[in-house]
Amino acid sequence: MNLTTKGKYAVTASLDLAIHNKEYSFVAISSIAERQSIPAPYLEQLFRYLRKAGILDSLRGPSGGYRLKRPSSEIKIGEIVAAVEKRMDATQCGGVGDCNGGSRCLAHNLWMELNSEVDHFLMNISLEDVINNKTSNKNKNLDEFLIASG
Amino acid sequence: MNLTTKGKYAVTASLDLAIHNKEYSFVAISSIAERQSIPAPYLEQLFRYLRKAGILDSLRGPSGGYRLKRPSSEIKIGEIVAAVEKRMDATQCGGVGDCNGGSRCLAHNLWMELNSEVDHFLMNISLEDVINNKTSNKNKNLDEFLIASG
DNA sequence: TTAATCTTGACAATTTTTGTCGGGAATAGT
DNA sequence: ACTATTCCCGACAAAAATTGTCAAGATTAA
Repeated sequence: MNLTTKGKYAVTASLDLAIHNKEYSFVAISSIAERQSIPAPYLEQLFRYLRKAGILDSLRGPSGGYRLKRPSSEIKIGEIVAAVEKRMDATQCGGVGDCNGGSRCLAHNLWMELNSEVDHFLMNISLEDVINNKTSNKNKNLDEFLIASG
Repeated sequence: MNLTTKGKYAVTASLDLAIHNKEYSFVAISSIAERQSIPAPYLEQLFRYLRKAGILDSLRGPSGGYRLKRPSSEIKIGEIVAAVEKRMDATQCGGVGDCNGGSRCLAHNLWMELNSEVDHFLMNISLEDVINNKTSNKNKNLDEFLIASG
């Protein structure tokens, strides 16, 4: 499992776009990079992935830039991370189950469950949620449940 | 956040030890390495960390080897991972909050929550649980809760 | 005494991450 | 049409982390 600055930069920059999304205008990479302390050429590279993944829209030329392709409530953090990180998968085998000489390693099910936990977390929270500082529904439910059950 | 083969090897090898723990005897690295398809000298290196962390016991000489220092029910997966991985922390700033030029980046709270999710998962499941293919209580409760609530 | 095994520190190969750079293509404004 | 701005693309490079390997030493059981 991997969550590097790549994924974090991508999410932070997307949040920046979400904040400036009300006017529905394009925002230049250079201004995002400056606000969020991200190396501009690197961010440029990351935005390519996000565009290919259907998360961002772009326009070239003066007053061009990037913007979200969908409402910020409909873009999940998990999409963004998946678009730039090679594998958030915790298993060695990619879930196939050949992690120990053709068969499953002793920890196979454990990592599959961890995958599931992280996936649910990231796929149930949108850019809008993060901006409004809301946890995902799943996690809110869990918190309430844990409180209720002592 | 990082979960590499280092952590996975450490957990798998510990599970192997847990399985052979009934006799409470020492198990040689070479036999663990062979069974679990782990390079022996590398595993040796990882076991140093686990010994320093108070998770394993060792004995040199013939019929020597390693064994768990505590019952497998009292060793959490999270301990093992923490002993060998540099940072399972998802934040850039180590939780301090200086991730964007002295103040918090837009995603700071998000990564703090993800940390919390993963930590809870890994610290609520023991070697014994994994061997018995049991999810942690927290997750079992969550599953039941989600099923009950539709 | 001997063979087995851990112990330690250093080193090396590989892979991944984190960028950088130069030139090209499109676009808006003039 | 010209120009400045900005995205677009591919390749390259530096740095860091991961994944090992090795040799020499210390301890222990038989």
